[in-house]
Amino acid sequence: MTKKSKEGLSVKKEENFSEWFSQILEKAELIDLRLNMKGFMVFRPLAAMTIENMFKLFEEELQKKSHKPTLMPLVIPEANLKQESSHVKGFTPEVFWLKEIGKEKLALRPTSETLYTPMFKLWVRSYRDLPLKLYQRGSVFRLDTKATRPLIRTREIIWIEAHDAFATKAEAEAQVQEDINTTEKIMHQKLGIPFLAIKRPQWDKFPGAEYTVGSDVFMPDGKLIQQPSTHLMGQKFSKAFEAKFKNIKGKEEYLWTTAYGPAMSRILASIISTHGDNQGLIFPFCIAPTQTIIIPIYNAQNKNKIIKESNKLKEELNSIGIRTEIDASEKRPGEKYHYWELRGVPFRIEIGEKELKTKKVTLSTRNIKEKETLSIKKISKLKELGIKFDTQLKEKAEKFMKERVINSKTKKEMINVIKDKKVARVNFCSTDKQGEKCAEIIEKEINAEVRGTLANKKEKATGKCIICGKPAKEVVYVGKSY
RNA sequence: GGGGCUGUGGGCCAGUUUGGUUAAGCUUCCAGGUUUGGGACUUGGUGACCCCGGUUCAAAUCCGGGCAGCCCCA
Repeated sequence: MTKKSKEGLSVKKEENFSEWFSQILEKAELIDLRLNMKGFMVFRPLAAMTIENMFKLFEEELQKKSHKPTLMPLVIPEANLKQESSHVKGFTPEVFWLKEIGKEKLALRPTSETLYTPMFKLWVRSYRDLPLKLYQRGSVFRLDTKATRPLIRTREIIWIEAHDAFATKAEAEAQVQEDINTTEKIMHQKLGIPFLAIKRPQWDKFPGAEYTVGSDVFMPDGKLIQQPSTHLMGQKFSKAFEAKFKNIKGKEEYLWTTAYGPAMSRILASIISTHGDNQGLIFPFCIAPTQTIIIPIYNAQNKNKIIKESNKLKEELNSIGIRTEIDASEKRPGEKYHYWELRGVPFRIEIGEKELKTKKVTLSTRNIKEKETLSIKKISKLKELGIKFDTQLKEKAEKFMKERVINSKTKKEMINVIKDKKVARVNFCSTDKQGEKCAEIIEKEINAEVRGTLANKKEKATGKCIICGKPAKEVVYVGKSY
């Protein structure tokens, strides 16, 4: 059963996560790094199809929440990019510049506020045009100076960015909460990745934002990875671009804007590492490119008959919306099992002589070991089983996260929590400027980060700051991160 | 940001210390045969020294630079 494989994974997830992650990317044929460009990669069909399915989930949800799609240029004129001062400071060191064209240099867009805001200025005249909620899917480019890692830290980010404009600050802040809800609905409820919605400290916000809310997700090695973030831009960009509207009294005001950015490539990294096991990938049923694989088991005599039955079953499953394929290759069944398990297919159906006689197929579910039988008549039950499958993945991930957030009352306790590869929940002086020094101490001494405060729930601090001893204003989460 | 290690067929790797014959092995792949209920066996075949420059009669091997990857520290 656990015979050492030739093409399977040669390390265990819990023993050497980073090697496990590299192997799974290559061996499951998700991505290929052999174009040898730092920070860039080739997405192979399995990854591309999964990402496409994730795009659909997010876009459907955004559209439900009144967003409309747009497509913006891949390039930004230098003048636009430099319009908002803190944005310039934050992003220009990371810009890929294109050769001067005419008078102007062009940047490969690192994010698109400086494309959307000038268009808001043209599209919005009065409060009646608001709110304006737009998004695009596509790539942005950031010349990351740190070490890059496949899917996790890349120079090309494949994502959706939503850019919204409102008449009031209250509506913009409500949008930030709506974005958190979108992350909850898709990333957590659908894809089974739980997260902490965390308002970042002032020193760690998006360049140009009033504040930033990130979603922190646990990796198996205990480090946090930031998943979709949402930003209250306030009036910073609208002021920089003179994007105004007339209010109900006819008076001109600046727009209030927000931005939300779920990165598909990064979320894929979390899906792989959260759900995967030592056999390989486990994709949630809702996004698995192949949801069910049929393995016909035959010999020279009964081959035609069994393939025919397999095809019939495949047609039936496809007709009820279950993405199904048949592996009719000449490999032996055992090899096929390993192959499709490595690639994360939720359900496997075996059909051979036995199944034809009993009119029941053998069903194997990717996340459990026992096989069961399922009457061919009741094959549509797979739909419910798929939902159950996703629920199981989600619950397992939730348990993992819950066990990893630990209250710490003293600095010593916090140090131990971090050493134990967990996240410490501590009382802290402040996430405004005054607290930055305490955060720097934590970073220097413990090599961990103050991630921020919960954004969707008020937590009352008690007692003193864990570092400086001044009265604590906030409860913050401290952990290592990618 | 600082330091270290590595780069050989599609994948894993031997050979590099001490430069010298036809660059070995496993796996994949291709063709044939026997097989097919948890990674089959067999015969034959294809396929490689990261890039640029230097040293030398001679470079996978030594030197410099580039590119890429991995690890450790901040």
